[in-house]
Amino acid sequence: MTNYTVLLKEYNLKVTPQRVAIVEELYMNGHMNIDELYQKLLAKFPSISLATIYKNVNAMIEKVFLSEVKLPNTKSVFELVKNEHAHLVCSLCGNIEDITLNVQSVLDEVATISKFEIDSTNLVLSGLCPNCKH
Amino acid sequence: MTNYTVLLKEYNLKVTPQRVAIVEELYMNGHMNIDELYQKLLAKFPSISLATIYKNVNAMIEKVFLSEVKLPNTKSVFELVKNEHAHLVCSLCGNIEDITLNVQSVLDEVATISKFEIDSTNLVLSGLCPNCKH
DNA sequence: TTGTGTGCAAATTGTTTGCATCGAC
DNA sequence: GTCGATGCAAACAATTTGCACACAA
Repeated sequence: MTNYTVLLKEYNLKVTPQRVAIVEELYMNGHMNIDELYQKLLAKFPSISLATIYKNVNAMIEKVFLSEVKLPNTKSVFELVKNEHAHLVCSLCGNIEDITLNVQSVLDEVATISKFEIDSTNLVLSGLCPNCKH
Repeated sequence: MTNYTVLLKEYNLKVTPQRVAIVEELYMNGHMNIDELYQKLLAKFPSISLATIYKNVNAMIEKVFLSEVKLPNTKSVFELVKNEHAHLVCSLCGNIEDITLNVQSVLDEVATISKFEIDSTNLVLSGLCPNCKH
């Protein structure tokens, strides 16, 4: 039984080859949009349907196993849920990197200025990645 | 000549009543999604087309006069471009508040950990607004 | 007068749904 | 054997385009 199989079971999702492949791809690539996922899975399952991708992605989001990352100027990507982190996006090549940041000072600042009770932080930083700086 | 007219001219956008109304609505309401804008403009221009809303919003984004704010779990909203700020979103009532935060410490942290050169920050904080806390 | 904006309809793109069949458990 | 997943086609939703006419400059 592979790791991916175990993961799916833990989240109460039935284990199908298509689902295993989705998890595998996301695990390998970190972030993928719907089309990228579809293209990758097509290679393994020539008759897979886009609808299957959508249904599974939505099911996994429902179980809080995947999350959607909405990015400026481009399509959303999906990733396996892990500890909270920010995203660095290269505005040139589109490369996305996860980064764990301490945002406590910012949250403290919010608390002093506003009466909102924050429970989730969504931070996307755009710029140039090391490669594209040149 | 109204303020909105001057604003449009400054951004090299021809002044039409529809455009003035879009700017006026966004100025009044702060953030609106496409449907809200459409509904509001329909009241003033009974034969306005959704296509006109889209074309104008896109033209204004092109001129960096409007910006799109992508939110978790809901449709994007649009706002007039102003100084950089974060968004507080109430996950219950959907209310959106602008807040100017000092994120320099976070950017410094990024600089020490990563080689990305950040030029734009996109921060959406979700939680309960003062009203919905009760 | 010239060129751009508007409104309509159609086209395109993105996502969801219904249903018969298949496969996980 | 049962129930949920898959794949297909159709439906639905969101956005864009083409074009004739109207209007801003």
